[in-house]
Amino acid sequence: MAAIRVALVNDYEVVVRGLEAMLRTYVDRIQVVELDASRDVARSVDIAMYDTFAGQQGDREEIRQLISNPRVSKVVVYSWNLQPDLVRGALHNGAAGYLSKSLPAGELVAALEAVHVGDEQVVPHDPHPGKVITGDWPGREEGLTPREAEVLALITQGLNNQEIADRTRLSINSVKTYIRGAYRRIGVTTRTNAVLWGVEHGFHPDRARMRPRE
Amino acid sequence: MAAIRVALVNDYEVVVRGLEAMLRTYVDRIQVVELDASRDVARSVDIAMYDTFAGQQGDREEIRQLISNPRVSKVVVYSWNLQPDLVRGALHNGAAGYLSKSLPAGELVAALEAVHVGDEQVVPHDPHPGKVITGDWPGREEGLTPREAEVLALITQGLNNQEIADRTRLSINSVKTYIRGAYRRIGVTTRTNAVLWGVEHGFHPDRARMRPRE
DNA sequence: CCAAGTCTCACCCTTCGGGGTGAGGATGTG
DNA sequence: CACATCCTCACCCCGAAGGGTGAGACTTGG
Repeated sequence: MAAIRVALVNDYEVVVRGLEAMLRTYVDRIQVVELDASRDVARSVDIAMYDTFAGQQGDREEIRQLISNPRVSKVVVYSWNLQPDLVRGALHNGAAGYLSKSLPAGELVAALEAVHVGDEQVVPHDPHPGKVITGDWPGREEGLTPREAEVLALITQGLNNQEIADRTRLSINSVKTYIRGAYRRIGVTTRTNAVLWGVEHGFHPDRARMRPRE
Repeated sequence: MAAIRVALVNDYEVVVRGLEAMLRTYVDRIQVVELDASRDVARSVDIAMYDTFAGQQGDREEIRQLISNPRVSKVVVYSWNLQPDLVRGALHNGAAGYLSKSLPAGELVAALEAVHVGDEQVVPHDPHPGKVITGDWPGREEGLTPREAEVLALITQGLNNQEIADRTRLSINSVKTYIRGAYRRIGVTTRTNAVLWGVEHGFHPDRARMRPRE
């Protein structure tokens, strides 16, 4: 059987590197062909792994968009956050599975294969139940609210305020409000320094991405 | 003999990591007590290693300032660029030595010790003569001029235009001119994306710096 | 010598970012 | 319930960033 082609959408360097390392020994079964945080999936893939950012509302819409993408066969959510209502919501919106980031490599590969061949929705049980609820998203320790962390992450990806507003479906005024709050908490006053803070705290997506092998 | 205390001033992550690794096996003879790109030397050191940025004019002044710093006993230049006039200029301005970045660890340590104990100016011969002239500074391949690369590096360190002007002793208008040029060449239109470009191309100094051991 | 490129600076203009304030609604905790 | 904390948005203001143009001085290579 040919290897399953997987894209990782919307994630941070920490995760990207981890996934890359985890799947390196399974290249014959899984190929991560695209890693990109800022753009859509460009080449056709069997499964798109979507990283929901701290379970924001905007995710629902993004998941739907991914599913309607003709280049994507199936979409799974790949997240730390396993709260039941989030899982239900994602599956209800058409996700083919909901995979925990705490899954070891073997189980992750198995789950992806199950998603690929089967019609059932795949939700492996959490190997560390109740363990990863805290430390949910980068910046939690600094007291960033989920929204603040989200806009910070988007800033670290190089978006301007209007683009952030579009992406999050917020008004630009709200975006500014969150940015102000985030700056106060992380102790910066300029966007430049916010970006640097983000880079140093794992918000930086892998832009120098893996070159896909055809 | 107590270990020589060394500070590395004004350098990029690539170099910082390299130096750290190189000197790790010589901790009993050399201690790198401070690594910082943006600030002055804070604690007293025996030798400050100064990285001249592509041999800019501003360097002369900065070297003089370092030498006049009461917390710094001696200053050496640590650079890829070994052009004779630059070496002469640095030594003339009071540098106690001019060390090539292509020096292997052993010779580097020896050179630093020679600087520390002796009165002579130490200029080890280049182990790779004529080899490292190109690839001089990050961004050379992209066609950035030295000045453009310099302001980009300062942007990547979080400075605003006025601070860059102060640091480089340029007018703020010139700074803006170089920034425009740099943006054009690297293909960005915002400071945020310039910072991200810089981070991905080795301009990012080690801000999470080594904690000095007393 | 001329052309190209760089370095330096000034002036103008527009947009964007950053900060302050106020305010309503939702949610959750003592 | 009262209080705190978010989330959301609007309005105003100012300074910084970004972009265009022009121009003189200097260096270097053909």
